[in-house]
Amino acid sequence: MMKRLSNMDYNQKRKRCGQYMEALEEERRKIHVFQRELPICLDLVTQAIETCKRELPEMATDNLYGQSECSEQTIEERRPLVLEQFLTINDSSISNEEEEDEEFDDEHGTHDPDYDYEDKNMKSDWLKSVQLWSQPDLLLPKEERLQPKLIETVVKIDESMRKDLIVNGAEGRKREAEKDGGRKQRRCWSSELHRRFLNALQHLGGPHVATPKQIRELMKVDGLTNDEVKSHLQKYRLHTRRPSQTIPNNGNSQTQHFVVVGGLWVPQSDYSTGKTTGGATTSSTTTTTGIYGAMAAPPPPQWPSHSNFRPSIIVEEGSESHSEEVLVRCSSPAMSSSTGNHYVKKN
DNA sequence: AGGTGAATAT
DNA sequence: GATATTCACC
Repeated sequence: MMKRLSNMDYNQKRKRCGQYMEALEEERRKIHVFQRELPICLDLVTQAIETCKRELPEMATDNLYGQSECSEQTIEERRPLVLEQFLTINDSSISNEEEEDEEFDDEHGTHDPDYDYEDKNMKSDWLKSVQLWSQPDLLLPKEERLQPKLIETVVKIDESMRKDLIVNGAEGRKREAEKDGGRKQRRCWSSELHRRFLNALQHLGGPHVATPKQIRELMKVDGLTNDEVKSHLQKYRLHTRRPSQTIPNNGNSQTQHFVVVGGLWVPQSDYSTGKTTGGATTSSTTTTTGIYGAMAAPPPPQWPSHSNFRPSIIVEEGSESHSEEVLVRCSSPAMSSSTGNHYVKKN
């Protein structure tokens, strides 16, 4: 009897540990994205996982007497130790990234572990540039990410990242502005920034329903102002609606069935290419898009080459429409009205 | 707060 | 010269 009990107990513990490990690995996947910036962090989590794995089997013998313990402690101790450090530095951009990515990833629903992993891996691309908007002269030598091995280095990075954030963040801009005679310095919409913008747009139901404020909040970019978002949105809308019927529309001039994805125009190929398996997961976000769902404008023939608005904004090649996989939201004549080629001067 | 046109920087 | 971004106003 007792044996049975302890067995169950053990099994439970084991199970728990297993779950914990899963969580850890999940964590690792997330962090993997930051492998450049947080090499040590990644390393430590990895170590923790390994330790855990190592100890898990041992438990079989240990546990009978020692009970619990498992490697939880080990890990618990480690993680905070490491993560906390990073958490503090990630005050704005990084931590937000994670949050956001989580959110969005969840929505994609398609959870092919492998794909997921790769996807995240790709993201490390943009992460190479922690600064969301580039200010070349102020960029710090990011070259100090040569796989440091001592905690000291972590601190070093910590500092440089801080600077980065400050410099690129609101403060930096402010200073710049003053120096510049008052006029704000142009915000450079890096592809990453724009990606966030698009993501926010998706979540809000498209460029015509999303408001600058909402977008800004969703983007969670520190230092970004409503005005900036507003103007970007405006530009986006303008580009987006180009009625230049250069639409590969299969001659369905009457029933303009645009492929409107989350209010974002997306090449048919993209949306039909499936992989959107769980694509229709955007569910919740559907907000009231119903009516406006179709508002998304006709496909922008092509964004100016040097603009973020190119349909190919996605720097991460191969990731396909990774930021665009969304629900296909109908299409209807409604758009013609909301998309009116030219707004009539109201006044 | 959002939309728009003018002004201005790149 | 064209465009993107910011400003100023409704």
